[in-house]
Amino acid sequence: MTNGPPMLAHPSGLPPMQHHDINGQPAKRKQVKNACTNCQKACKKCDDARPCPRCVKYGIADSCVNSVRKERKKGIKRGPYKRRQKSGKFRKGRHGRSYPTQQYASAMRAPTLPYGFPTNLNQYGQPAYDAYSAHYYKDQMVAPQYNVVNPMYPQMAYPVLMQGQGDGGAPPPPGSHPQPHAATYQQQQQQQQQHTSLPQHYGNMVQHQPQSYQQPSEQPNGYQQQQQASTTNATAAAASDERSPVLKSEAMTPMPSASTSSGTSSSPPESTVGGAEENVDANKFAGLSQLCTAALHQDSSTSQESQQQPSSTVAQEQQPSGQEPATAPAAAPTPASDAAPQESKGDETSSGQEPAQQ
DNA sequence: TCTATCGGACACTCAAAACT
DNA sequence: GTTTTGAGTGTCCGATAGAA
Repeated sequence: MTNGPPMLAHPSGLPPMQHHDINGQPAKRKQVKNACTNCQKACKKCDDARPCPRCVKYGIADSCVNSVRKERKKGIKRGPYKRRQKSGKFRKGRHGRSYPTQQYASAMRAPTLPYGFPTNLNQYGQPAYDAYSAHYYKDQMVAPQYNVVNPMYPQMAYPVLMQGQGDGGAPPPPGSHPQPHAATYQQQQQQQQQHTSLPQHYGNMVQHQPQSYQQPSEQPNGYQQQQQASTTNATAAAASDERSPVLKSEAMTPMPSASTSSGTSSSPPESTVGGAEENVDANKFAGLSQLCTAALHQDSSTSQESQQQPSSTVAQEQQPSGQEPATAPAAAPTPASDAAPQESKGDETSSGQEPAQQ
């Protein structure tokens, strides 16, 4: 591929992305509001329909559920803005990424991430899910998706796809989604109907949904079997992985160190600002890292004991509580092949930043 | 040949800051 | 109260590697 959006007509006949706008310029890439967990993990293109074509193609339509979006951080202090000229001298837009000078950007960032991270920036600890869900997904609520009974509500913790019951179980709209895998899709529909009637009340989904996945499945491929076989382990592992956002947020914010800056590609290199500051920062980081290392040693002695427990045991301990809204969704429906590597990746990040918890 | 994985570019969203 | 800006967070393109 060369330049421009390589988006061709969707193989499944979905509405293709815009190739070019009216002016003949390369059109922006179109994104779905919320990719399913499978596509998200695979970093592949998803669709608004559930199951998405990719999941249908791979026979994992059962696990095609909307992914959970993290809550946006709040309370981030920002430096004074430099009002740009009307002509747009500083910034062409998001896509041009022509931001103001790095000095200015760094100066703005400096108060944003102080070393003693203010504890009032509880971006993930605050129980703001209700307002968040009602606000953030307003678009999806206005425009309900086919086959998705509940568009993603984080507090539901478990979006469940059901055969379109409200509209008579109709398959996805032919106009927007002419299923090339019509037979497969019908099979999926039938299989979904064979599942136990999923709870109409969303509040109980966390408890009910995993059972539906443990039913003997008619999936012809081994993918689902593998998925089912590893449901318990994956659930436990993913449950621990779901906590990673919290750990990450807690771990990353106090330490705007090299690990943090390198983790975010969008952050401009602060090293270009000044060498003296960098040295001071390096010293601070070194000191912090020592402290964190010491803290980690203490924690590791205790955490290792808990880690030696079987993962299934951990899952059983965590699931009944159901207090964490974001825990369940990514846990159960995730295919095993996808779950394992992602966990490791998430663990790496979280474990690497763990010392910062102190 | 197909699929999984993954880095990174790009898109979307919204709170904070600036403006009226 | 409205608009603009900056950045957090998401999607997914495309390269690569491994498996079948």
